[in-house]
Amino acid sequence: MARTTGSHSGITGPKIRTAALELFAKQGFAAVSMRQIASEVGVQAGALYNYTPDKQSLLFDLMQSHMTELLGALPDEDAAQPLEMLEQFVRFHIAFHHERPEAVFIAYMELRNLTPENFALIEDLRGQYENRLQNILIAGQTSGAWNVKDAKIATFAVIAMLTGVNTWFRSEGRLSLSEVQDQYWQMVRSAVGG
Amino acid sequence: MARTTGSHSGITGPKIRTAALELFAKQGFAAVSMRQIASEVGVQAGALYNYTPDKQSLLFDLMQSHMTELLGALPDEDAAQPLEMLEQFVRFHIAFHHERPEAVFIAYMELRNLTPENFALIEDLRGQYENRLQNILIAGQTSGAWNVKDAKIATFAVIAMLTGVNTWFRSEGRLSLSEVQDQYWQMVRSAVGG
DNA sequence: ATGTTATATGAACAAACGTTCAGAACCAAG
DNA sequence: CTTGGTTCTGAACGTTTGTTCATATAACAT
Repeated sequence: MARTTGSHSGITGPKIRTAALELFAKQGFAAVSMRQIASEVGVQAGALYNYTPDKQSLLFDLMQSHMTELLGALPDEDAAQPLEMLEQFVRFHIAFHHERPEAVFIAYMELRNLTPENFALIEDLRGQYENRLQNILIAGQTSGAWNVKDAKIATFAVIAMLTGVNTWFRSEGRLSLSEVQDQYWQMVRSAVGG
Repeated sequence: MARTTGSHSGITGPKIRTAALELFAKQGFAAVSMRQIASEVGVQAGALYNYTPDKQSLLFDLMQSHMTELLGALPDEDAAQPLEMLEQFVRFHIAFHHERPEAVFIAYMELRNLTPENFALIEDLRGQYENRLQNILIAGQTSGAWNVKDAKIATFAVIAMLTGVNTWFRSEGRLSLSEVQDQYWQMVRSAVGG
């Protein structure tokens, strides 16, 4: 049943974010209209503007939330030996990204639809995340746990490799998530020469 | 000087493809208008329809050309030992993708803007490319040149890792292309246990 | 019950969209 | 100089876009 005019709800805000997340991921930011999002929520387009100042902010909020959650969920940095920290990072990255395919997709694909200011903010958050891995790689290099020529390159290589899991892995497939984690961990470990 | 009405040219077609490639890569297919492409070429929007039946075909043609060139440029399969073939693939992938950043970007990001039929065609070409790497990995596994648990996973991992180079590498930076190729080859070789 | 506040509608806006087409402008061939 | 075939312009089409706003409704506090 369509929502009647004037009804309170308190759940419209989250519903808008969910609908926007799914639609942006499936069709792309530019290809999704405000009316499409509204229709998914069961509301008229004008009502969206009680929750977001404009379409751009809706995109930015989704991306910022994702990056903030990602950084917040990251395991503690100096809890263990480099090799354990690297393994932790690999398993965490795969699992966390697997749980939110839409947000991950948007965070990678819709950067060009952000205003320059918003783009800079998101890029900063992404840089913080990459730095966490880079610091681990440097720590292991210093301690002799492994041997990488260039920590910066290794960081990019590992993150690209891990994020790629989302393009093919489905939990209904022939492999379980932990099998995938095992194999990627083995490849990463070998790649850094550990 | 703006092109005057009625002038022949024979170069408008290629110019349209170039303009579309650059604009699609920079702003995304859905965010680029036919008028924008036309203006880049120096022509009115209607003139584009002498060269493409519609916007969708323009995108598809660009993607198909890219994938076909990619497959055509791939080094011969059974020319050498597995280890040499793998190294050849790694260096080729990095170099080829580095030369066409826009086409690569579009081929990865605009799949969802293809019609189902066009999507299937492009996915088939991509599958052929991935198979070439997978066959190499299987060959090396069989010959004992290296040791990978799952050739399919390793294929995805290697391609994701290599394609990631395009997101950060710039030839004006501190590293040369061949240094990057060297380091990625070392990581790939280690990752497969070779 | 009454008044206030939050939340929705639904119509409206100008601008931009992809695409079509009649006619103008130009080139090459005879 | 004429004819025929391309290539382009410029206007038009029906739709859709993001966003605004007066108005209506429902819930909550008193």
